[in-house]
Amino acid sequence: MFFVSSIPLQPDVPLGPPHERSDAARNRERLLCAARELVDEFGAESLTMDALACKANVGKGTVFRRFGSRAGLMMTLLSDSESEFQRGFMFGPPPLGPGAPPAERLVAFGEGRIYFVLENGELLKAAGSSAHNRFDVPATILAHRHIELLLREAGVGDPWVMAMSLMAALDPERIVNDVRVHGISPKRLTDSWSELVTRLLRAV
Amino acid sequence: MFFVSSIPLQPDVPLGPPHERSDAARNRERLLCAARELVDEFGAESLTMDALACKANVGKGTVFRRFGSRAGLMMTLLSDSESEFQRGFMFGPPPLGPGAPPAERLVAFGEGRIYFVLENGELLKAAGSSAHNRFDVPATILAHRHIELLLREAGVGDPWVMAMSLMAALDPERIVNDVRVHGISPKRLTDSWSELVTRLLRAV
DNA sequence: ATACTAAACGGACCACGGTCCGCTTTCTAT
DNA sequence: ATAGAAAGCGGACCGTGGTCCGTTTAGTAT
Repeated sequence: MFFVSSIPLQPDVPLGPPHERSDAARNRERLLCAARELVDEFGAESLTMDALACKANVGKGTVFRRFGSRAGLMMTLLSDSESEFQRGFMFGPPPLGPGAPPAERLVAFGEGRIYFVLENGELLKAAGSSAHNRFDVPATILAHRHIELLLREAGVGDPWVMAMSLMAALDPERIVNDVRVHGISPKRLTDSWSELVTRLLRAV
Repeated sequence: MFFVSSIPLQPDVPLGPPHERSDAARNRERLLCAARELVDEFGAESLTMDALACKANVGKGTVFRRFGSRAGLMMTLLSDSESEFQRGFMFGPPPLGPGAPPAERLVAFGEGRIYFVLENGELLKAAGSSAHNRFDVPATILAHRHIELLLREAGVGDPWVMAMSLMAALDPERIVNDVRVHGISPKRLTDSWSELVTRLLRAV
């Protein structure tokens, strides 16, 4: 369903499956282009698949053939910035990347994630509201695994479940809701995350 | 939108607004009855508003007039057990109710909530997936305030935001997903919650 | 009883995500 | 160049949540 690997190996232009037909490539390009325009102009929330198909001069079926679902489209739209963020915490410099102690890396991860969400909130929300399962999605799984690893390194019992709990605190919908509806400042969010993680991991 | 107060003052039967017309009352009864049957038989997920209207011999408009939305209907269906749970943590015996130290109350709250979610998962999920904002809903707000209070009592900085983070860890969709998709046992969930809260609140 | 009013009703209607399937286009093998 | 196969295409179609508005009905005032 997702033709673009989460972490592109080399290419600067997203590639489809090997030997993608030329018309398919052309249409994907048109669709992505139209989608970006629509998102820029009206926001991700109000993008409808019909409108997109229409704007791209393409049949509706084609849109779904390309992206599988509205959520899939949004993920594709996100994949560039998401990959960048992923590179940051996997290969980048400490404290976000490897080299710092787990607690510091976790704090940095949360802060990075919160700002990432605040920048891409609409897309993330739209990407996470499909018929099903905003959880079992490549980017989310990767982030979860990252946190799980750090927690294990820090000696937390049941890192898998704990990672889920921490991920929940970074849920895009929640963060956006806190900021937009309740007027919570980003700083309060990152500070609170920092306190949470620090208290959770501090030695007895 | 929600005619049934979260914590009924006296009546054993849900009441509408004062001076509700008799036909309205009759229809609500019919609808609730039909809804419970449909949920029992086919599960909350597959309940459609058309089917409900049809089964209750009522126009579709009436369903929406009564409950506002599908989510509203689900909340009404939940309100009894939800009220019971609420009474538990507000007025019940410790450690869930008042009288125990905050950390213990929080642990108890989470455990209670997790089991509550596991019993009413489908309804809760359905209640939380509306057009908007599964957050700003009476029951959720109340739970948040409860956690916030306990956190403040325990001396946590920014209890409001921290309460949000902890609430997130108890999100029905996430819990149900962990259990149903990943086969996590309830015990692992409650243990992890307990560890989270204990570590978070333990003295330095 | 009658007339009046506001609430409630019902179902046609809409928007949107998603599916289906007969037709068209591209690629490949010859 | 040509033919056959497979991938792609498009838009009619469907299910579902939610809205609208002309009609009906319960309560009330006389």
